[in-house]
Amino acid sequence: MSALPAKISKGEETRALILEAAVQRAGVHGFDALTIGGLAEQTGLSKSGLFAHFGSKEELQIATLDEAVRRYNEFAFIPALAAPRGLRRLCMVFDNWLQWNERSGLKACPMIAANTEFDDRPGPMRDAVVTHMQRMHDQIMRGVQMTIDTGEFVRDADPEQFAFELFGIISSCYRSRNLFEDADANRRARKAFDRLISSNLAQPISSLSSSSAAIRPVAAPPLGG
Amino acid sequence: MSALPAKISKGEETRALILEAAVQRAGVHGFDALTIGGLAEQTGLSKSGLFAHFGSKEELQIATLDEAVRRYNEFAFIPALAAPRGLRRLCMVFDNWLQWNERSGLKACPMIAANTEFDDRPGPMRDAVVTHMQRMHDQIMRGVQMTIDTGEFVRDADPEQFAFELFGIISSCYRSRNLFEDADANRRARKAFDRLISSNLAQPISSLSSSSAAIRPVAAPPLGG
DNA sequence: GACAAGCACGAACGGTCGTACTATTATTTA
DNA sequence: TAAATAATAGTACGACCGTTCGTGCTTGTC
Repeated sequence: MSALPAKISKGEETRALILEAAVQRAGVHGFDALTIGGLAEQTGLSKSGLFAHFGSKEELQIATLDEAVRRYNEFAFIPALAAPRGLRRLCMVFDNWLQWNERSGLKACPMIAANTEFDDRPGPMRDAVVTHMQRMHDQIMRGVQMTIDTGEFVRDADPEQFAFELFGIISSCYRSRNLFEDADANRRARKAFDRLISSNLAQPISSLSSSSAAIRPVAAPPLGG
Repeated sequence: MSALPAKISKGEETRALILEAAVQRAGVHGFDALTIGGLAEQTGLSKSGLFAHFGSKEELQIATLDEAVRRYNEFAFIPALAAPRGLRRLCMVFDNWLQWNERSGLKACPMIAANTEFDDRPGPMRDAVVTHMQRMHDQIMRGVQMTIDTGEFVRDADPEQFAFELFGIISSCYRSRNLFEDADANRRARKAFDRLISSNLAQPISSLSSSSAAIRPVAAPPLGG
């Protein structure tokens, strides 16, 4: 935090404060709920003061999405790079992803929320969503390809199909948690993920078969507990 | 159409006309985009004239959701009841569901759109969404249970887990189609569904194994072509 | 101590939203 | 066909939206 010399100006500081509130709000109520007035009230700023930081509502939305993606990468993706390429890393990304929202107090993954909100509204915001989602999609596909290369997955495993199904699992997890208020949502998501993994394994390793709990904790980050 | 004596009053007629436009609009732009003014312009009515049919925006939204569900049942669920209980019927519901939106010109399943829109906004609309989604969830679960009873699925198949994953597949299908503009979305969804089916089969029937194309057309309705 | 720059504020604008009232027309009923 | 009723239009409202503008405050520099 204070390690760096105070290069951050007052403006950047409040901008970060605004984005903190914005990510929170977007994660819970969607990007349309990012009203200037509402956000101003939440942060204690005036409407015009807050507005000046972005210049338009659209810029605010895009900045918020960028920030959410940055946090996803920081919390879920980058830490997984510590795990060895292949199955371990793949599992770790999934786990971190699932836990990311819980820890950050978000009710839903902002990217996925933005996804359904803007999939049919042409404009800069939609473009940003597509770009980010595409990048995440590619990250997953590359992870699958690595797992094929390590020999853990069968050679004809389909990375795109894998990503397709993985995103579905995440979506369903949020639905169960937020709509059905199912406390077991994460467990179900893991079960589905394990099935997805298993069906692509080169050899049915008994040690991790149905529940990959056997390998996942190994790669999991120290979470204090 | 005109088979029944003209019991439908003028009011019910225009109400149906409004709901036709509303379902369309909600399917494409979401339920928040169901503005009174916009819908009035689209239908050629005045704001107040349209408004009088529902009494509040919330009532309009709920009526639109109800109508969408009615259509889903009419097009996807009820026709599948013609198929014999078990695997055939399960596959047919899935297929009809996938095709429903394409044919009706909807970009997305209104129920699933409503789902992400209202999962964190308490109120009558959220309650309606939960009720409908729960019912759909139960329908799927019952279908799975029947498939267990016929002996086609293994005895310890998990209906709730099945429904969980099925909804994920549908979600991912819409995402691929609308956000990534992937023409292969339906094919990927089918592939995922086949994998879901296969992993629950009591015996790995070779005749339908990887692609259930072998059995699905049998149960499919005559679609003209 | 004067000055410039960056930052936040309050007031106000035009626009759209949902909604409430009243009037007018169209439809059904007797 | 006349009366009764339902359906639609018209108008106006208060609230909130994103946005603009002019102004003051704070901060660092010469």
